[in-house]
Amino acid sequence: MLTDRQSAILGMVVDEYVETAEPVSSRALVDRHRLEISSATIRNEMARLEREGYITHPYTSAGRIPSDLGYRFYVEALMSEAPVALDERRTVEHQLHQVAGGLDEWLSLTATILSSLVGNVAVVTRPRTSTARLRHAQLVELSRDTALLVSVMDDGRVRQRILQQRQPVTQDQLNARATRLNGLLAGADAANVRDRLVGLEDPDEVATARAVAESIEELRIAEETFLDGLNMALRQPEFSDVDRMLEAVTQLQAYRLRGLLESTVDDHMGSTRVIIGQENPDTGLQDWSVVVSRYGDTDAAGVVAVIGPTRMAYQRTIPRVRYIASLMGQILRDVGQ
Amino acid sequence: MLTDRQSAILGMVVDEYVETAEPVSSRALVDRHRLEISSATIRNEMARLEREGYITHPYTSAGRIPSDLGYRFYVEALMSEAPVALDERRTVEHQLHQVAGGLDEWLSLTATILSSLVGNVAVVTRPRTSTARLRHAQLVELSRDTALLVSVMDDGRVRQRILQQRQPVTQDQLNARATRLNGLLAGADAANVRDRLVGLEDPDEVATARAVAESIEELRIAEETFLDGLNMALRQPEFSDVDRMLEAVTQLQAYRLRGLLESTVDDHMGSTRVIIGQENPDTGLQDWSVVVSRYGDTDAAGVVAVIGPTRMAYQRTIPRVRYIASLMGQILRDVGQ
DNA sequence: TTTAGCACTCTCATGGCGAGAGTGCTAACG
DNA sequence: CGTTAGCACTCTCGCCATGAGAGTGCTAAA
Repeated sequence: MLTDRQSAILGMVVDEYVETAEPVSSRALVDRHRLEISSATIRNEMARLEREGYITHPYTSAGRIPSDLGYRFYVEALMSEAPVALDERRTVEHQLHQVAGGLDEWLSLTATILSSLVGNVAVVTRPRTSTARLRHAQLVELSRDTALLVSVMDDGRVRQRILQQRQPVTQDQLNARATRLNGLLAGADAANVRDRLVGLEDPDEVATARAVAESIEELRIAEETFLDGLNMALRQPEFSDVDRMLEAVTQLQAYRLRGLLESTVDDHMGSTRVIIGQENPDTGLQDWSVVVSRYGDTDAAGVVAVIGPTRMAYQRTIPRVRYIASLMGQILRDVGQ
Repeated sequence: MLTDRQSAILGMVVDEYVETAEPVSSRALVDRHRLEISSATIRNEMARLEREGYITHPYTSAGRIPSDLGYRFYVEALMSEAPVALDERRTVEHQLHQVAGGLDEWLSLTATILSSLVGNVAVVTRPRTSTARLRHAQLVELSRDTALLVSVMDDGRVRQRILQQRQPVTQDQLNARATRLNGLLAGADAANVRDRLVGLEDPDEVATARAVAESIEELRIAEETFLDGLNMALRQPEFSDVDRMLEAVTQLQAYRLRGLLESTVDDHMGSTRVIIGQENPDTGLQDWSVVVSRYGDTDAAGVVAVIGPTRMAYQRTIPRVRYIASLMGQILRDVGQ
């Protein structure tokens, strides 16, 4: 258990290190905060904090830097969140509301805004229902023997697919087939769509129905992410060395928020989860922290996250991720279902 | 005009520099190629090549490196293309044919494959018709007073959009409206779609028609690109310095192949265009080369490109870009229209 | 025209060095 | 017993000098 003074010192170390990216010395703390106690006392406390695992130092006589545990304690118990200022909100909301394009543009813009808000990589996933159901399938003639299948889910996602036809078909025939299939498959989700396919005869019709089924399945799995701010994150001094930067680019390019949505499924809306360094099951992301929040509602939910080095301004990042998430939910509610 | 021997030397300098990324010395050329002439002679020739602007050296006594002009001459007159080996082809075609998903997955996979084939950033745009025409619009009820508009172009591209309704509508009413609009707008392109909107009365119907028009326009402008291989390109020794790497990431992240499709519109299919360094109108991309090729046919065309430092293995890159482009065209023809 | 020889230039890796920053420990102090 | 001054010790980092090495350009001779 930490004494009040130890907590206070830990807090100061984190704040200082987050700001300067330099190991924090006992002397620096006394000077910056005009402390009544001497640097020697600070050193004693620091030694204790280090024994408990909250801080380390990179070599014998450098200042201290927080460990993952130190950050965790900071986030849990010490930090006071930095509120999102009114003019910050206004700018963001202005930008977000005036987007003219479709859902994808909107999500991509959100990632850009969030990333510039916190100076790190931001990731946003498409909202999706826990089980997407087919709302409507449509067939469009492309040429004499090819058709385009468009499957629309009830959360508004769309999947297109080109189908080869054995028999030449007209648009009228395709319409009729689409009507039949809609009667059969409307409301189907990935779990039960296969069961509904029985009784079909015409091979082209079977193939089409199967393509619809696959579309539903693919959309269930697909977790499309929008990522921005790579260059922001790379400006951090932790990447002042080429190898680390290259490593970071490779890591983040490949990053797909695998399973993050699932892992947060029990979180209630509005809560924000912080995953610090080693806590991340994904090896290779263990020097990184992730701040993640769900957005949307039970019908359609997605995830918005910020990824950055463990030395992250949690104070600013956490409330901003939460704010963006709630804003997205709100806009989605206003506009959608 | 260059003598034969000067050309030969220039060729060797380019080959050597592309391979090693080190300035090429007169001595190295003699050794590596067991030349009959002495290094002093090479030096004389090199001095002449430099005076003509084909090569430079970074400081007084370093070896030579090709200038943009040198690369240009090399690409134009000296290079022999390195054919795409049979097993290379087989691997690529195997991977490309077995993709299960939709168009987007296929394009994204193509970018990945090409990038690993040439070890640089690869970019692929969606195929699009020169003037996209509306094939079909569809309206789906999302809730009592919101509808989803799905506009399908005749090149298979799709645009979705959520519409607020003033009056509550049923799916049946939406179907009827869609039928009316299709009669009115089918075949319309961005140029003439506005003219066809006259005579509509119901404000919701007008709004929908306008949304369709905007969708067409947006698709005309949108040049969605799929990019991969950033980490490949960054492994090149030219980015061994942090600032240059950061610069490169920023540059390439923002890169959108702006207007590249337009600028190649006169190229005949199968030709491959090379833009070297300063030749690129885009400032900030002037240390880069772009190898770009159209794919598809007159109905639906896109662009596939490789971006890398001017020190690029043109010999390998150019035939591989051309190969991928022709392969894409082929697959598109087989499957599509 | 080619080439050997050589002086000259510039880079780059190396090592030594000293300043500076910080710590940990000890001993004294209240 | 907690706190603090003092101090020795450690480690980093920037700086500079230095020398080897790589290459060129020039000159003069073949």
